[in-house]
Amino acid sequence: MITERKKQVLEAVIKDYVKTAEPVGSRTIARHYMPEYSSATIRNEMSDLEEMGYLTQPHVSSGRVPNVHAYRLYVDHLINDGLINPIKDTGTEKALIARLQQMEDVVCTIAQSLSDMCRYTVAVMLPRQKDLRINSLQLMPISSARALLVVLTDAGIIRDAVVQVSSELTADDLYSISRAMSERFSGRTLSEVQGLLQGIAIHAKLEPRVMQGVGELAKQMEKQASADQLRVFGSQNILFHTEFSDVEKARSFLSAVEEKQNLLKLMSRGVKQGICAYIGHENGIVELEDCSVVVASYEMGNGHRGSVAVIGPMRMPYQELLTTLSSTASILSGMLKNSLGA
Amino acid sequence: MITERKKQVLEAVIKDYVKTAEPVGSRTIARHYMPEYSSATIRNEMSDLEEMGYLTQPHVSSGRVPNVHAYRLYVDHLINDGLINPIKDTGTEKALIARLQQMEDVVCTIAQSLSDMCRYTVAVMLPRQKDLRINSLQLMPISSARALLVVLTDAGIIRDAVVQVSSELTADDLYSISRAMSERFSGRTLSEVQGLLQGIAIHAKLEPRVMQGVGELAKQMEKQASADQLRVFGSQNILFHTEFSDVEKARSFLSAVEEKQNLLKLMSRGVKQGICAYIGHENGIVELEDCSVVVASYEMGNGHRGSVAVIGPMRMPYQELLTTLSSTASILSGMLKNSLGA
DNA sequence: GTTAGCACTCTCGCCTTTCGAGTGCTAACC
DNA sequence: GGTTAGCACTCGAAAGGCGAGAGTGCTAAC
Repeated sequence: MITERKKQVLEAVIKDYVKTAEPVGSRTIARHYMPEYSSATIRNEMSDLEEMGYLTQPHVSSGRVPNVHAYRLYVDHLINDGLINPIKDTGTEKALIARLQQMEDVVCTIAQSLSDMCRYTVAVMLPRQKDLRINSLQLMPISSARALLVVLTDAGIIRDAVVQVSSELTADDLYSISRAMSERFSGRTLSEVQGLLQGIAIHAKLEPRVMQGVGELAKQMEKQASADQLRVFGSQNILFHTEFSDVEKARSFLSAVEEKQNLLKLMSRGVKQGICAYIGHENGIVELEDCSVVVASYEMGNGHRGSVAVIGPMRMPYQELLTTLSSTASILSGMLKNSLGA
Repeated sequence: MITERKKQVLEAVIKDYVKTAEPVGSRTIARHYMPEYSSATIRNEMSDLEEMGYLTQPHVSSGRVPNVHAYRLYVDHLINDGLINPIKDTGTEKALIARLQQMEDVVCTIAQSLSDMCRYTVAVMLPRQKDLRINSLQLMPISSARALLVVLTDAGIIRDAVVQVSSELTADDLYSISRAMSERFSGRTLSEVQGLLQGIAIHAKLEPRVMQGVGELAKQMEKQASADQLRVFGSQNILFHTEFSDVEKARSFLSAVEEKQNLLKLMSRGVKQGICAYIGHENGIVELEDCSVVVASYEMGNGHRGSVAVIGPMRMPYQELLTTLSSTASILSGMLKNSLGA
């Protein structure tokens, strides 16, 4: 069994190691964290903790370093014992909202400032695009034979693409086509569009090339659904942390983060829970086996969900991080609910 | 005076140093580049070149390393003596054009692939937004009291923003407002919009809040003009080069590149010439004094110009780089002229 | 003008030594 | 029985010493 005092020692080791990135000795703990005991006592406890698999010694006569299991225990303790109290929104919302009107802008801006703030890499997953419902469509003329097709979806996401149209169509024609299409597609999800197009073919009055354009855009959006769904910010921040002072490691981290598929998979898993942490190899990404990923999910007004993740070395200040991240997620949810959508 | 043979030696030193990143000795030159002479001869030449300020010795008994002046001479020689022949467009254009319809997409995609290809950091400067001319405007309803304002400019750049509108306006109202506005603003530059809005105030029939929205958007675009005008790709590539194996240096590079103002200034200077190189301290950015920036300019159909830059250590293969970059710029110009704008 | 030869310099890698932080163990203490 | 002081021991990091090798400058000969 792990006694209360062992837990204290373990927590002290974690805190000190997070701060210094150096193996922690028994004397340091006794002096700075638990002056009521002598170093010898701590030494015995640490020896036990090592045997129990929570601490490791880089070499026989050095201090100890916390383990995946140690972090796991610590983080579980933080999450389960209610030690994470998201700070109430402090009014940042109002300052930002004036200038950010599209959902992606909001999310990306928040992510960027989060990464600046905590000096880690931040990834955000946007809601899955093919589940989005179309609100309306509009065509606007660009040149004689081309038009811009703008699709407005419920989650406040706007997408556009240039489509070829017959050169005989006037702006007014395009407008009435837009109205007709809006009516027909409104409320449908993007994945339904393809099917609808088939059924619609008979209504050939609706410019076929435009139809094709809509189909293209829908396809493209679906395709993007995986690629574009993840945005990464502050990946350079990794260079601030000593575990990456070897350029080779930094490079491997960066390439792992750039290859978004893996991260995406991980973050989709986390989207249902409120907040969770994948420590070390738990994240399942080989290149990131020495890193941790902390994921929190946010919600938009109409049931769509996304998630925000902080990625950094295993040695992270989990307490602050969990607090900050869960605050961020709840602020984000708030902003998206209030300002966009229905 | 610098003799022809001295130039040959200098060029050999540069080429070898670019390849190996190690100081180059006289024997290497004699063996690999100029077997018609002995190492002693080369030694004498190198000694002269050092005295003339083209080479430096890291320490007394090591090979020599080329200087800012050496690179300068070399690059001038490449540029002036017509050694840069942009490769004719090889058909990449067609493959890309189908999927890239907006000017920014085109430029950014090219920049990204350029940075992947040459493993350096690439920056692109987009045309100055406030000089862009408005082509047309369109409002589309989002919710009861909000509309999306889309502005189409000549250079194929599309911008949008959400604006507040009176809740009484129907979609048809918005459409006719759009037409009226398009008529009025078409052909004007963004910086003229502010002034026009004043004069227009009397025509109060045009929803005042929309007008305000237009003004806001114009303002915002001007504001973005500097921030958003520069895009950076592949900044992580810097980690591939030995001169940045010290993390501290890599970090300083990355922060210098992220702070876009300086780069923007530098690239604006280069926009008038076809292609030019700023070697070492010539680029005027303190953090990049050990780096070179090679800038080429591209052109869009209607007189707007932007530029592309490759940023890397001073030790770069200038010949290939200049060729690649100038090809890229000309391909880019071609694509933009053919596919967009007038 | 070019080259061969030689003495000289300086870095780099390798080894050894020293220093110190930290441990484990034992014996004494409360 | 838990806690503590003391001591011998281990091992890595930093410092110093040494030899090898690459490269130079200079001189004298071709």
